Amino acid sequence: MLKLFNTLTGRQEVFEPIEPQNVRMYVCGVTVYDYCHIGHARSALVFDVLRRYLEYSDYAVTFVKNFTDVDDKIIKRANEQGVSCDAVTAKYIQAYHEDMGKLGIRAPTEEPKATEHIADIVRLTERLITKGFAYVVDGDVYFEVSKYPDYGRLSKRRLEDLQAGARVDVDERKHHPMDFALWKSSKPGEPAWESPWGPGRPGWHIECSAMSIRHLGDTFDIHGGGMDLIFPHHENEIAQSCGATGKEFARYWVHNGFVQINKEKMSKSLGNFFTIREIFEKSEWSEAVTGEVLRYFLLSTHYHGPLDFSDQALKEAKNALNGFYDLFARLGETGQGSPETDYSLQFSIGFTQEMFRKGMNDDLNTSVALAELQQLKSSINKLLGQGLSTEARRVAREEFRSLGNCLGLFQLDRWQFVVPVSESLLVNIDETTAVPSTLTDTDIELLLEERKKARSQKDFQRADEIRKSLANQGIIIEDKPDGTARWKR
RNA sequence: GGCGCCGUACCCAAGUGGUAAGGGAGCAGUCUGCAAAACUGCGAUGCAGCGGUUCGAACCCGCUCGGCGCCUCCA
Repeated sequence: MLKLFNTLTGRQEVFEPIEPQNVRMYVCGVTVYDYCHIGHARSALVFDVLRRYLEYSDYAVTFVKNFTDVDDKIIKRANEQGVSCDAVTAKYIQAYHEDMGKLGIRAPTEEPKATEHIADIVRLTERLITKGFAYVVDGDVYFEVSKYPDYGRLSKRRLEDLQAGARVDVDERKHHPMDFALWKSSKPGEPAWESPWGPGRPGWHIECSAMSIRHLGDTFDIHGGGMDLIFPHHENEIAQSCGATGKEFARYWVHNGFVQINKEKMSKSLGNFFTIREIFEKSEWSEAVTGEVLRYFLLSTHYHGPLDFSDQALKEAKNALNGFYDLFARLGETGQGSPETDYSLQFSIGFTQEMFRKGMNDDLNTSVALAELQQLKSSINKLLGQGLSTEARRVAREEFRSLGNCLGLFQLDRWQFVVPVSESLLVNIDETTAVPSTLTDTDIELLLEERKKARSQKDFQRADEIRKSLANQGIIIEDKPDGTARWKR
């Protein structure tokens, strides 16, 4: 039974979807005016894992993640670059898809855009005016927070407390300083749509209400996003949606913690952020490996807490992953087993499945889930020492694929961590890092054949020469007891 | 001023009342022509500090110290 920490109630709760077999989930995506940083990656990954785990637990999942493609920052960026807003959003939506693809984040069921839901937004705004939750001033429409008694329920704030700390200039036309825009009249040159209140564009929060209701219905199961969205974004979404429909909105509110640099929040204003593509470009590892390392790193901590990003942390994740893929290489080889080891393997797998689920069920505790997979790795390494049949090895590898799939890990056929030559031509590699190998797999096999001969003739000098020259190109040889060798880049 | 989070070994990190998971790094050993991998062993008598509750506390309560977040666009 999955338990999730619900921001709305401040407690862990047993997750029960409205429809027994189908989960409806909405996650706030990004405003597309710039490249995504690791903080965005974490958020996307957390909900990707939640979705994967729900599917592993036999639910069908309808997963909606939006793009905010109309916003002040987009307009500003378009003006700076002297291009249209559409050009800006198209560019960064494509970049988003590329980045998420490299991270192995699966595409949502739907990826609605705000600009494609203007009619829904206008209708929703009209409903709020009709119901007395909103008022019109000079072509702008504002939501009146004092008309919504539960305002502050999600973020655990009272209106009075909010006022005390308000750091924004108060717009005199608003009835209350915390009232927020549903519809903004447009200035010349800004994107605009016709509306009953004149040409304008949606406010900051209404789009998510409109899109989630459109794609998931008035009431749905899970609404997610980063911690910083709790207030005001999600608070306002609740006010708008519940105000308009009179029904419950999302039932479980899930928020992920921040990625930090030296214990400080990663953010644009502090200038201490790393974009996802920057990490891939600077990485000395292949793209697939870098993606998986990033995933492993981001999942090493529980999603709710802060997570400090550093080079060292990435290396530790990489080293931890090496152990798994070294094991997988051995599991790919043939071997002899026994009824005893087969039984032990089955037992270990069963135990791991149970503990893995227990960890994941506990508010998606990926640290525990990873620890259980480490234990299984260790058990299987021991069994390998005693002998495991080819079939047992296949079963073991499949289990890692299956459990790993919940986390998006362990799906690679080969752990090729040195950048192969074809990729290195496209990537700007730091001169000081390992020289990429120009050898093809066949070249390597031939050299290994020669080395095998040399070894059998006790020509260890020649054997070591070959090992050394391969090592210089980032290729590591591991001798097996039968005289053959396995290798990895 | 209001709301909230965090402080566990060299590093990362679980554990929220029953006597400290896991990983990385390190050291020692087994195996090996060498190497790598793997395996074995070592590693916090203690969980920021001080008090309190309890048969029993890293976990509950209080205070103190230190770090951070939100209240403004932000994953």
